[in-house]
Amino acid sequence: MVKPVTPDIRRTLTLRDVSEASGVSEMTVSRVLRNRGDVSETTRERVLEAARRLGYVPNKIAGALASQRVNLVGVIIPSLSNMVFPEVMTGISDVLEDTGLQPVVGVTNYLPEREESVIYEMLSWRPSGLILAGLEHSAASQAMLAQAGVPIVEIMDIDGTPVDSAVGISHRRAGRQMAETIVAAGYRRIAFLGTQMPNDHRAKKRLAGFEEALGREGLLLADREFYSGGSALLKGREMTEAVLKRSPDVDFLYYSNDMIGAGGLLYCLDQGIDVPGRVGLAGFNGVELLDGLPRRLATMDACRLDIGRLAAEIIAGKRPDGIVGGEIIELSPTLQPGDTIRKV
Amino acid sequence: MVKPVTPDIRRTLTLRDVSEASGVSEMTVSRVLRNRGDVSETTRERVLEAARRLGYVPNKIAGALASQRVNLVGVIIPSLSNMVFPEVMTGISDVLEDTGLQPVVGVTNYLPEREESVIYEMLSWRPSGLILAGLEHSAASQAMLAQAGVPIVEIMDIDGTPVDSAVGISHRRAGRQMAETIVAAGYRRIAFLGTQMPNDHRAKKRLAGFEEALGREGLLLADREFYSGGSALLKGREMTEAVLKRSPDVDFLYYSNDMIGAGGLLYCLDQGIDVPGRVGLAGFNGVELLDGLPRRLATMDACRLDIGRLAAEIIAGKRPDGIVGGEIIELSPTLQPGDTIRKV
DNA sequence: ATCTGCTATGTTACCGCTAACAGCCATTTG
DNA sequence: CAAATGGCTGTTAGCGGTAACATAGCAGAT
Repeated sequence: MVKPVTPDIRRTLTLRDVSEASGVSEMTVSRVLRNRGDVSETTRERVLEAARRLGYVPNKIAGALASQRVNLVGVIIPSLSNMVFPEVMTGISDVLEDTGLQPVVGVTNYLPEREESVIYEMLSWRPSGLILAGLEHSAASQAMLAQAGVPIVEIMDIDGTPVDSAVGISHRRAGRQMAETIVAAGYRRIAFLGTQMPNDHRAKKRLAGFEEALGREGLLLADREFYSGGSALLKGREMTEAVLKRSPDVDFLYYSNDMIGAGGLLYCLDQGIDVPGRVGLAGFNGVELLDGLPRRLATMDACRLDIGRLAAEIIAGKRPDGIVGGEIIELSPTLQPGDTIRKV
Repeated sequence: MVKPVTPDIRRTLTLRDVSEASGVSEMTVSRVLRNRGDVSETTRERVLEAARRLGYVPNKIAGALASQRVNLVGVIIPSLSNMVFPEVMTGISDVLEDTGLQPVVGVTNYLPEREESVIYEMLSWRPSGLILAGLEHSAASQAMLAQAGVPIVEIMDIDGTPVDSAVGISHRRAGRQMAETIVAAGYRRIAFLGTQMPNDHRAKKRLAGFEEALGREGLLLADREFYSGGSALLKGREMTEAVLKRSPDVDFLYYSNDMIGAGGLLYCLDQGIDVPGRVGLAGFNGVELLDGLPRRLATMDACRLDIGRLAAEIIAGKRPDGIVGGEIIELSPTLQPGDTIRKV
């Protein structure tokens, strides 16, 4: 009862083709291909054989419309070239892998209006959930998220009010903690070097926390320098040179990320500057790159893998004890002192 | 004629809701929201106002099924943490941005069976096109791609036979060219350091081309070292140390990528080894990171941005003069000699 | 022999939207 | 003034699947 394949006229195949080729109803084919419901072993094999032979690929568009179920999870991040988001993605993929859910990535380039349109686009595919970086969104974005009717997880940051769930660290606290460590190590003339990104709220919060903790010790930032665009490593060098020339008495450089910190470290070593004696250095993120540097930059791990994992677990409904939504998970970043802060 | 909104019972909204709220047919609403067909200015505004007020987000699943058009382009790459693919993505996004097409990323981790399932998954969403890295795929993957009935662009590599179109460089030739340059500069005891990845076909082709060109000069690789996993920068250091200890007479180190090359460079500088006098170094890719290093590593730009751009143009039907498919575009990587090869 | 309960398969009615076409009205045209 | 035109809006029939229910066998219980 096996109809011959006619490979000449190339319409795209449907369930009906497989159904005719295998001599059972479309419904039965559908059941076989989804492993759902009882199908006898013989028909199952006949159907699978026919599907394979024809090269049938199910149409998820139609399936999703009919079943009102979409196995996609939207992931909205500011940038891919950041080193930090690929690792978050890894955590997400790890967890989703065995749930049948699939991540779909959208990139905003730190632009709120881009974010808005990416959210709109994503929601128009009716995904099973949305993971997005940050707690700061435009009013329109907030409204869409609140209306979406699917789990929303805001990641990276927890200093604020999430729409639904949140997983991240307190960047404010991270900044404070770093400041306390630096001051405890005896540094007093401290400069900040960071990105000139009006929409990098997390870097801003770290700086705010940092200055707050300095303030408690009666200190002010001795200098500050911002950059935008270009190679982070190179910019780190340039900014470091600029700051050290402008403020020769500075004894600590706090960088908003590890890449520019690494550039600063390389610059100091090149110049024969005593690190951490003459100046101390610290970055943020705990990127793998640092392992290969001549000296280990002090940094703070942002728990990126765990953030990804936990966010995915929330979407996948894998959180323990039937926690449903509106969960806020604060992770504790660990400070890695490395070799660029004086030992007390 | 504006019906009141009932925000209490949260069904997900459909065209019908907007239609009722604005007093026109669903079809007219659809036309307004897609900017298609003639609609009077007054109804257009009334509809838009209602849609905004309700917070309506169209259901693309239904739209795609009805119109048989999907504005998604699948992009399948081996890894996100590679530095190289984010840049390809940037090129793709740049071009797709103003075409209404949207990239959807899938990651294979260099596993053919993962690739197979990602291709299947992607095709089941009936995208407008597929961009995927490399020319080597399983038989099943090849079959699916050939059947897909949409433009397929294989990127990065052109040493082989594409299913449809291809955009990339010849890695074999890139390897040859680097070997010729190195030999011309007077180096004779040359070692290769690379990743232990059975499925990184492009690195393999570079090495093959490299050895071929060495062979023509009557040379053989003096040593070789492979690694897998871990921080590439750190591994670069370790491998370099291992090779230089094992084969002290080696005078050139060719790395399969810039990250391990950068690690090697840092190691040599640490050890006070004369670069490029005592040993020369070269990597591959032209990553931005190198700009910040104390010395510029010799490398070869892989044209990643252009590859992304051209691939997207093929999918978007933007290629000049009505070229339709089956196009093979070979780009020429430029050799950047940097400061780690002796000047002749 | 009839009834029950199960397994394996088929039938029907959508899912939410859009292509294609049909209709209506106000203008313009011959 | 009837017919043609063109701008705007509505109606109908799917797109390719799946949920829910219906049905056909068939074994074992009564």
